[in-house]
Amino acid sequence: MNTFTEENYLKAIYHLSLQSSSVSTNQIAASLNTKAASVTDMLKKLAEKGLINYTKYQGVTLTAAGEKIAVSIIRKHRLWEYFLVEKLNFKWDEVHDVAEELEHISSKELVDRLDDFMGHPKYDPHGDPIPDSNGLFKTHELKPVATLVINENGIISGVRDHSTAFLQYLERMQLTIGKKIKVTEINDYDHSVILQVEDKKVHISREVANNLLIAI
Amino acid sequence: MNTFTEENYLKAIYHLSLQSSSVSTNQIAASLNTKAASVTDMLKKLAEKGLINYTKYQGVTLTAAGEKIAVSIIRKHRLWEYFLVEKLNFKWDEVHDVAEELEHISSKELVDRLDDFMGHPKYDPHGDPIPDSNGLFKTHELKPVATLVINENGIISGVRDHSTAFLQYLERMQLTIGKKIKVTEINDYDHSVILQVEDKKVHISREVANNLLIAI
DNA sequence: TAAAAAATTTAGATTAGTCTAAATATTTTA
DNA sequence: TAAAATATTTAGACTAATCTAAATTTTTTA
Ligand SMILES: [Mn+2]
Ligand SMILES: [Mn+2]
Ligand SMILES: [Mn+2]
Ligand SMILES: [Mn+2]
Repeated sequence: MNTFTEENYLKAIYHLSLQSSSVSTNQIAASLNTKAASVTDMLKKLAEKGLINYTKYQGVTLTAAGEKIAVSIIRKHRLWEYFLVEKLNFKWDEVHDVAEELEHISSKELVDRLDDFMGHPKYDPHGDPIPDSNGLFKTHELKPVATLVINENGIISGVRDHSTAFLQYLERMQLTIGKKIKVTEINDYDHSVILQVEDKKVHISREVANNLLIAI
Repeated sequence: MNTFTEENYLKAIYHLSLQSSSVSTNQIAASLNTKAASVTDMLKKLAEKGLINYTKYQGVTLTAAGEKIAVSIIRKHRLWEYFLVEKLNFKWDEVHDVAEELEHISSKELVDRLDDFMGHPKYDPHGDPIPDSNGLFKTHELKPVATLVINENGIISGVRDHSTAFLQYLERMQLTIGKKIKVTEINDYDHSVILQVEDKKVHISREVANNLLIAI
C-alpha cells in the first residue's frame, strides 16, 4: 500500500487543508518537523501516485483518492484514542503519541471490529468526530468560548490545542468534554473569562478561551 | 529504540535458538524471506549494538539485552493475538499477520494495560505462553500426538505449525486448544492416528499428529 | 515596477535496508 | 586429506527518506 511516511504526509495535508484551500510546502514541513526540500521530494512522489494535485511552486490539494486515505488514517487514530481512554483507562492527554503509531496498522478488518467492539463511538476523547467505515462524519460546528457574551452558555465539545500541557490544564480545571458552562464575567482589560462550571467558578485566560470549544 | 526490521531479526533469532544453540545466516535468511547477504549486514549492525554475539562464519546467539527485546516483542505479539480472538472475535487462524504489525507498537504502558484489561492471560490462542511484564514465562512441556501410544490421552495444548491452512483444518476437525483426546487406533502402515474427541472419532495423518501438541 | 525578501525546488550527499554476483571460508565426501 | 559442495561474506548497486547548500521562482515592498 503506502508507507508510514506517505500516510503521515497525506494526513498532514488533510489537516492543513481545513484551514486554507491550498497547502504550501513550508506549512507541511513545519507540521511534520522536516525540511522544505524533503517535502518537495515527497510531493512529487504523491503526485506521481495520484494522491495529490501538485503544481510546482503552487502548493497542493488532495485528490479524492488521497483524501480517502487521509480520512481512513484519521478514523484509525481517533478510534484507537477512544479505545485507549475508554477501555485501557489512559488519560485524554496520554493517548495521542500511541495513536500516532496505531493509526498505521493496516488491517481494515481490525479497525472495523474495534469500532463494533466499542459500539461505534461518534467522537474521540478530544471531541473530534470519528469517521465511519465509509469515511463519513459530521464536521460539527464548534466555536471558541472566547466568542460567547455574558450569560451565554454552552457545552464543552472540543479543543483547538491538543497539546499535553493544555489538556492537563483543562483536566485540572475540570473543563472536560461534556461539561456545561456559562460565562459570568468577561474582563475588559485582558479579555479573561470567568465561567460557571457546575457549582464552581473558573477563571480562564483569553488564550484558554480561544482554544476551548463549545457546540453551537 | 530499534527499528521494525531489527526487532524482526531479533525475534527470528530467538525462535530459531529454541531449536539449535547457535543460529546460522541461512536459517535467518530463510525465516525472514530475505537473502544471506542482507542478513550478514544486519548481523554486523546488531553485534555493534550489543544485541547478538556474532563471529564471522560461526553463527549467532542473542545477548541478554537482545533476548530481552525479543521476548518483549513476543509478549506483545501474543497478547495482541489474544485480544483479537477474545475481544474482537477474530478466528485463531486470522490473527497472526495483524499481530506481526501490532507487535512493533513501542509503548510498554500500552501492552501492560492491555494485559491488565484482559486479566493477564497465560497462553495465546495457539497455546503459546505469554511472557509477563518482566519477560518471565513457563516454557511448557508439550509433545506431539504422534508420540502417544494406544489408549493414552491428553489435552490439546499447542501447535507446531502456525499456518492458516493447518489451523483451519484443526478448527474443522474440532481439534482445538483445551479439547481432551484419546488415541484409539494407530495405523501400522502410514502411522495415521484415530482419536476419540468428545463423542466423535477423528482420523488424522502422521503429519497432523506430529504438528498437534498435548500437555505432558 | 525593479530590487529585496521569502518560498520553493534542485543538486548532491547520507543512512537503512535490500539485492546480485563474485570472493572466500567451512564442511562434506570420496 | 584434497577436491567438491555448501555456506557465508564482501563488493558494488539500488530505493526510500532525509539533509544542507545552491539555484530558481514567487511575493513583497519601496
Ligand atoms: Mn490525537
Ligand atoms: Mn484526538
Ligand atoms: Mn502469531
Ligand atoms: Mn500465537
